[in-house]
Amino acid sequence: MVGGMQIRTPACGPGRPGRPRSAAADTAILAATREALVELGWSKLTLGDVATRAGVAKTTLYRRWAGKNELVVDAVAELFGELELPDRGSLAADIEGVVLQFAAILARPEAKSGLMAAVAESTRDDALRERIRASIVDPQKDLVLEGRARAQARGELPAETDPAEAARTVDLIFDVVAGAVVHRTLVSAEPADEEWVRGFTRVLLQGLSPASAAPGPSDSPGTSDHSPGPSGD
Amino acid sequence: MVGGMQIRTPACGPGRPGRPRSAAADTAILAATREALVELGWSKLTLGDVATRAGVAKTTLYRRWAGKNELVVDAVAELFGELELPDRGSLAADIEGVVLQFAAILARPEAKSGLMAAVAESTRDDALRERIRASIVDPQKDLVLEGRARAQARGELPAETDPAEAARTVDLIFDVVAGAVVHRTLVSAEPADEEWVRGFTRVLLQGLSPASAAPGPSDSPGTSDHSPGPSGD
Amino acid sequence: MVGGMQIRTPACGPGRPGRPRSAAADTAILAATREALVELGWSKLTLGDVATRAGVAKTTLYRRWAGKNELVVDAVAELFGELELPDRGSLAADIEGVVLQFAAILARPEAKSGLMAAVAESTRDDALRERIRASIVDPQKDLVLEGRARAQARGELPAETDPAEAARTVDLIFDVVAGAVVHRTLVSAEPADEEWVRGFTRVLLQGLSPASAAPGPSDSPGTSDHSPGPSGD
Amino acid sequence: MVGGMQIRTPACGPGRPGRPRSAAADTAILAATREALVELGWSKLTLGDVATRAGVAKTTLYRRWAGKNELVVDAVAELFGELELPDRGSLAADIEGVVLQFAAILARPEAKSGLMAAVAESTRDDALRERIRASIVDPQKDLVLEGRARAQARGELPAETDPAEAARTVDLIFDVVAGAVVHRTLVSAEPADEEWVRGFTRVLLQGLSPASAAPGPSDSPGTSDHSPGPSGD
DNA sequence: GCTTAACCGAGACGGTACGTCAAGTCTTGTT
DNA sequence: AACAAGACTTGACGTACCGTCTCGGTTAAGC
Repeated sequence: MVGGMQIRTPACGPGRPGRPRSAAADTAILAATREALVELGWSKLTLGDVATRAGVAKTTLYRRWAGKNELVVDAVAELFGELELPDRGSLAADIEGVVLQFAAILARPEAKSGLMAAVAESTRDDALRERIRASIVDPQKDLVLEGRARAQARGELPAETDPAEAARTVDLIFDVVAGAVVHRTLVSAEPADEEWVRGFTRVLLQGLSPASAAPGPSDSPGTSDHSPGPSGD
Repeated sequence: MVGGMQIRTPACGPGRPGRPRSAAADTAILAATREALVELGWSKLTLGDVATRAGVAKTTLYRRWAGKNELVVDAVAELFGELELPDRGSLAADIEGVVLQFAAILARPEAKSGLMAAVAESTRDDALRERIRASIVDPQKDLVLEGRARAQARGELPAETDPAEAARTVDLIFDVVAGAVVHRTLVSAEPADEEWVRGFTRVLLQGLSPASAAPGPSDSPGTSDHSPGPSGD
Repeated sequence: MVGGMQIRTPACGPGRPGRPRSAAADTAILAATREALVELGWSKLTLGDVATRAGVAKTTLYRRWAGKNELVVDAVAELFGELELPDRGSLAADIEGVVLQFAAILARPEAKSGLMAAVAESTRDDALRERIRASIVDPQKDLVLEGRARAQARGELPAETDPAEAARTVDLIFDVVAGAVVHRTLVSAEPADEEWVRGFTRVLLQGLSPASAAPGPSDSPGTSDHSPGPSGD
Repeated sequence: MVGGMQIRTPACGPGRPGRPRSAAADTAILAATREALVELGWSKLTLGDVATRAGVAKTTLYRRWAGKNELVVDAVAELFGELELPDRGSLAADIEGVVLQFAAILARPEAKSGLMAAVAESTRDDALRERIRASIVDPQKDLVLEGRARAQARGELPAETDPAEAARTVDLIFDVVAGAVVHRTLVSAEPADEEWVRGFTRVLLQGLSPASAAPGPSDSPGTSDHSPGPSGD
């Protein structure tokens, strides 16, 4: 599922003595966590309540997760596991597609409440940040890598020459894409809908400068002369 | 200072009878809040501890703020009040300057811990989101507006024709800039230093597409949509 | 009330700042403790339940008592505070009277459950033993002293000459009297009723040996140390 | 050993199917129980800890005893099994001897902690009281009976005429003796040493009244005229 | 200079959730 | 069938903070 979920993997081998852990409990607990996130939000979510919802004892919960943070990260990570990168034929379309998927997940209240709170906590908890990275961030970054490879195969992007520079750029792209969607959704509290995603993709690919104002995908090509372009600051 | 800070302005007129509130208390409380944020982080910050640090009774604190969320927002808002937009001569330089300032503030632990947690809470509290917007977000957005006006005066950007479209674009830019810095700082947990800011500004102004890969923002490419260029991921 | 009840007497002076403790809470808590002892016994008594019964928060309870042991000792001590030593005209009658009172208190289930458990705990807790001594044992021992003084005034007992020896004897008497009643009530689980108390008093005053088997305590035997008599087992 | 120890005797016949119970386990468990009583006392003794000390699974423990109470009673009963009544030549000497033995056992921490707690629990648990009676109390009472028979054979005590009255007297003696030692040891927390036992035996045999003030075993006989005797209340 | 109303500190109050622990049961695989 | 191991449910533990309240004692402004 997520990996590294257990507070400490107790020698998970099958020949281990004693009663094995209930596999159904994990599923029920994570589902209950998401349900509680929707109803109560992060700050009012309590582990006792999650345990009750999951039909599980509180101790079972503490046996498997170190605390609220770790539990919520795992619960939210399952949401982001749904992200895919279907081939839509062009870099712009691929970006729009995956950004819309990301935005759709982030629009769900359990993701909103849980993810940002976990990130906030991770500023003071290196292990938590690593957990978030491993179970949520890195899989997303893999999509960026896949999209770049696809665009390079299509000839839309050049093959990178300097691997270190390439890695830096991927990180940059990822921060811009994910950050913009998150900020739009959480801080501005406006939907990252198709129209916004089109505008965002245009800026991402072509930038703000009028010099680079090629017609966006929603414009009718050839009329770019009198379209003002993505003006801004 | 921040505005709307008090939980309910108790008929703030100067001729009001009774002992006036201690102005020093506000200052001490907000400073103590930031101090506690640095030492403890959001989740372990308690109002009782803040009151003790500020040399103030807990009731004094509750008399002025509705709760932890509101208090922290006000404490963090003072940090962002330092943001300015000095004229550095070009749009790119202005952007780099303000983004670096923003990144410097966000690098401080009290901002990291406090801001994201407050944003997470605001997903379930409209009043809190409005407070964040009024005291933190809108002043920042004003900087974007100011920068755009300055760039238009310099001729770097065209004057907008459609005010609604212009507003949408400002919002988009703001989400991209703020979101990228926040994501870089908090999620990727890497410093948004000068090198990163340069790369980010280039992407923001010119985009990823090789089409826009001209060396300067005033350059007029358009020669080839598919010729490989230096930028891109 | 009992003395030393509070976990730490918080400078009980009247001019002390802050909200004063509710005096009614103490009364309600101790009554609730006895009620719970009757219904549940020591081992199933929980502080949370006592708090609920008393209409008081659990924290209020912990603020005033260090734990279950101390609380129960104070609750039981109030029962033994009822003991008196009315003058019934003779040493034997005085003894019978006070022993019957003691037995009546010890017959109550809250005393049975609570006292012995507290004593058992006190074998590993010096502070608890001291508390028991101060609030339960010493007041009872004072009755023994008073009874002896009264008997000496009546001429039934000679005035003591060696104070140390006198103190040892008082301790011995007390252990015999209290121990016998406790053992009868708790271990043998038989009522210490009037008949038993008469028999016990006779043994206490005259002993088992036939030599002392004269009808009244003022009788002067001494004829033979070893001649068999009517009493004895 | 103790009798009725098993929670349910599982058809103890030798031809019984399945793996037989480990005989060593019982010994190890009871010894571990006493060890834990010494180290932790009753209230902090846990069955899991006992199982660990005994090198036995918790389930093995529950298979044989119903709970903590029963286990501790059996563990303590083994201590009191050591009691004997050697013939010391006189009733007084016999009493002193057995009381000293009893006091020595009761001075051991595992007896102190365990016995009184079990007695306290037995006030609300008839089966437990019966178990205590059968395995601890009745064997002790048998010693009283034996001592009386011996004293009667010596002529120190008359033969009883009314069997019911005789039984009542034995019970009384037993409550007085055991109760006094227990109270001395646990409540007064003073050692029931030889000196105390001499004083106690004198009171038991001769009573408090000066009329019956024969010289005690530690007194020099013949000087009883000016010795005040066992004064007290 | 005397009210008077609102402030302030201290701290007890009824609650809620925490994270831990023990009791006692159940499920494995092994002896 | 008893055993060791250990996961399970249940529920109490004692702690920490919550947000409210009740005190006694300060300040100022305004009469």
